[in-house]
Amino acid sequence: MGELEQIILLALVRLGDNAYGVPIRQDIEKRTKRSISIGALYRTLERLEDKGFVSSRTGDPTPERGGRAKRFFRAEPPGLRALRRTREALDVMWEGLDPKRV
Amino acid sequence: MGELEQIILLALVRLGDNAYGVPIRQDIEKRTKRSISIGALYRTLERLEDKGFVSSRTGDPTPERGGRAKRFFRAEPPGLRALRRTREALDVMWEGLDPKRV
DNA sequence: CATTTCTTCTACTATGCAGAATAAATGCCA
DNA sequence: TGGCATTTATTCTGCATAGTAGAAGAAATG
Repeated sequence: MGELEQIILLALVRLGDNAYGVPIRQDIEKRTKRSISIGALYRTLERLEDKGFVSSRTGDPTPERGGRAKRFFRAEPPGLRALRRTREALDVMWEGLDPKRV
Repeated sequence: MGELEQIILLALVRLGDNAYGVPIRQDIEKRTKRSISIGALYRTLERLEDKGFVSSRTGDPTPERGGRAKRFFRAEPPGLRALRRTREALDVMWEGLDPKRV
């Protein structure tokens, strides 16, 4: 699983029921201090969905100017499993390394 | 930085002066329990070198059958920095998540 | 010159990235 | 009150970077 895929999946876990485009992007930018384009975000969500790692549903329009219907995303069990596996692979590679050498 | 790039860079740190193709591959397969093809390994090392993240030197042939000269690799400071940055980005995304939800 | 160890090559798929274009809603006002 | 500007949000398109596999090739010894 790619790095951005992991990061986005983790944002979904954190955001829970409020995970749609804008807040996902904000959460990532705020935490990692790196900007992520809109295209990269949706493209990646799309791929995650193709793989069955996330699901999405269209919400109701909200009564505010420009309140177009949102598309909410949710991390699914296979996605969470893949996330843990990837994390573990990196962890065992870091494990026991001399901090002075990294 | 890609996941495999990270994993390979970490293997280089661990192996120190004995980091060439075969042991790099073994170290990764042993620790992560996942197989990695020879092509994927060298291709990635090549890209890491293009980016200045690793350097390589050709060793002397060893006096054993098939002892063709090895190509030794070493992680360079820019590579180590990139490694730490990537790790941090993932760490802040994991930070504070409810373990039950992951 | 057969065998062994190790690296390079080639072709393809998957992931990341950017920003313009599009869609769907509300607010304003002639 | 009909239409258009504005706002929020998503989709589309094209290219760049990273990952994968395994056959082929190179360089050594027995």
